Amino acid sequence: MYRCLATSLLGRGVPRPPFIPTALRAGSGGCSRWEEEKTNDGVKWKQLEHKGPYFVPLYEPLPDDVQFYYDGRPLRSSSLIANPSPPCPLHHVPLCHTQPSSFLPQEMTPQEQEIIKQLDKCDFREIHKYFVDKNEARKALSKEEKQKLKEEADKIQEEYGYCILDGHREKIGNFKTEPPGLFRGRGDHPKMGMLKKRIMPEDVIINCSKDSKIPEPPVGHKWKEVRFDNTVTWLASWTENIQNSLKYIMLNPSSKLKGEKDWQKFEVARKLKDVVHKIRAQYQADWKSKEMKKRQRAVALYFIDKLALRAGNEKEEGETADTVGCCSLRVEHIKLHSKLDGQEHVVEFDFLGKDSIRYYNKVSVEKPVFKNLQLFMKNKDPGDDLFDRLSTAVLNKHLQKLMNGLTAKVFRTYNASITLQEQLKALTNPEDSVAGKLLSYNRANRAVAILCNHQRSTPKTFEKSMQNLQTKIDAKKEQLEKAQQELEEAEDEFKDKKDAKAEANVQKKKKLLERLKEQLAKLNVQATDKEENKQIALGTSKLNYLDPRISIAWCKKFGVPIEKIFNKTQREKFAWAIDMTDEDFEF
DNA sequence: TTAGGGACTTAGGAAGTACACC
DNA sequence: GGTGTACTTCCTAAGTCCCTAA
Repeated sequence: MYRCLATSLLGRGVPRPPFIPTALRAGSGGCSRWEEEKTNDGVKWKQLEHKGPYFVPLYEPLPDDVQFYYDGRPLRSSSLIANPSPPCPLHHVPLCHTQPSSFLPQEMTPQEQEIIKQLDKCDFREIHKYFVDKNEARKALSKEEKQKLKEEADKIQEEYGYCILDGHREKIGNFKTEPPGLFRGRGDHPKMGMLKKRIMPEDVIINCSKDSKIPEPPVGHKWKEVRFDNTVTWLASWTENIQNSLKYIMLNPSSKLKGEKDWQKFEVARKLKDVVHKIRAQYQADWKSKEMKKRQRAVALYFIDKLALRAGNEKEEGETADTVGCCSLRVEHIKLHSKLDGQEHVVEFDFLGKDSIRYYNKVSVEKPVFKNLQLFMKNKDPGDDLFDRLSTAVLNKHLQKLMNGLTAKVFRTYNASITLQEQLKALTNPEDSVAGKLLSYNRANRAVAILCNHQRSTPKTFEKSMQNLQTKIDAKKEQLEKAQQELEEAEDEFKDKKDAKAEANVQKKKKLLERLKEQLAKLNVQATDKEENKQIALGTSKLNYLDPRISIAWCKKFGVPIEKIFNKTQREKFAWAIDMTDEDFEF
């Protein structure tokens, strides 16, 4: 039996993407047809071959004169020095497949645990200095030495960084195992400082094709398991010891497999465009439902839609930092103001979201939403769940009924992309220079980043570089004034002499003045862009939420080179969109 | 219905590199 | 060529969401 895979994925009438791997195609002509693959998401592959993960070296012997002190006394602790004695002879050979178990970091012995009890009595300064110096020495290497290191890294990339998937050579995203070290985590993480252990071949599961060359484990070691599962996309996996969760080696975003999934994601979001008005009408009606559960669902969905909040799954307490999303909001995370700053029914949000990034926002909401929130908060403690009758599973089950493939996450993708499209329409002036158009693009991008709360810390050098830019602007203004004066003088001279030489001089001065004006405008644009962008990260939305076809169509329509908005990596990731998009594309 | 596991996407910071300017 | 800055890549944590079993 044959069928069109893309059609089955997205329903009838949806165009097939241009990047379905040719190996999946069977038959010829017309709508490509290929053998039926029983899979939920269409990612089943036929042949997968790779080299296995590259094991990352990190621990190394410290010189004997680098000392650790406890309570003021030198202590040669094997665990803290992490130094197998005598120094591991294999330190200087490539470690990809040669790591001996003696290279494992040692942990404190029971005797050491008896001595070392308080962190504030530990003095790591010598060890710290040793690594700082080493880092400096690495930076100070000659050009040739650096080139040699790069060549070595390229060689490893070439050997381990690719796999063969369905006959295509594809780049792997993360082909290295994660090195051991101290776990930091983000925000106030309860597991901060725990030892993240070295990954050994015995921890690693290899996934490849039965008939492919199975990767060789390092000498003297064996893999935990070799399996042949063609319904998943990972090439290798292991379980990490901090959260006891799985880690994967997967393909690079430029691969066909990831590109196809990306395309599917945006097609689902585009489908939402057709039904979103209906969904909004329904959740507005549900604000007045007799069932508390429905009301909570309707208000939560309103927040997800209007404010682009994340779904907010439940998390295991004590395992991760205390962060929340929409469904896991607690009473303490919102304040209600009947009136605030001239607005009615204002909800003040203040909570830590993903990566412990603060979400702070004051939003005027519809009266029924406000009343419902009052109701949900009644007789509850600050630490109680705001939506106590709701979970992400309940919400997503409901959304699935409204539209096939719809989940809370889709609203973020949809609202981000539609915002970009609308903002580009509103802000772009066809008469602008490319620099001016790019400012409009960045502003549209910024509107999305603000909506999605994509923040970054202000760059350390921000104030200084802003000052430098201002100095440049001032200098340019001075030049401009001078040029203006010179032009006036040239014009006076021309009035007197009326000769060709004087006329040519006027033209020359005019040109100079124009050029300086342009340069000043460019600098001003740069300064505005910089200031507005200080604490906002544009990359995340560009990479994950904005349908690249919107940006590509905009570039084509307004004559802006695609390279100005997508760098090389982004162009590789969005190759599928660059191929298929013309200037008329509408999200 | 819920908990836990599994597979995948999304996220910001650090490190590395390129480039402009002097 | 040196230096400061911006851009790019790497890294891996932290989410989402689906599935299965009890």
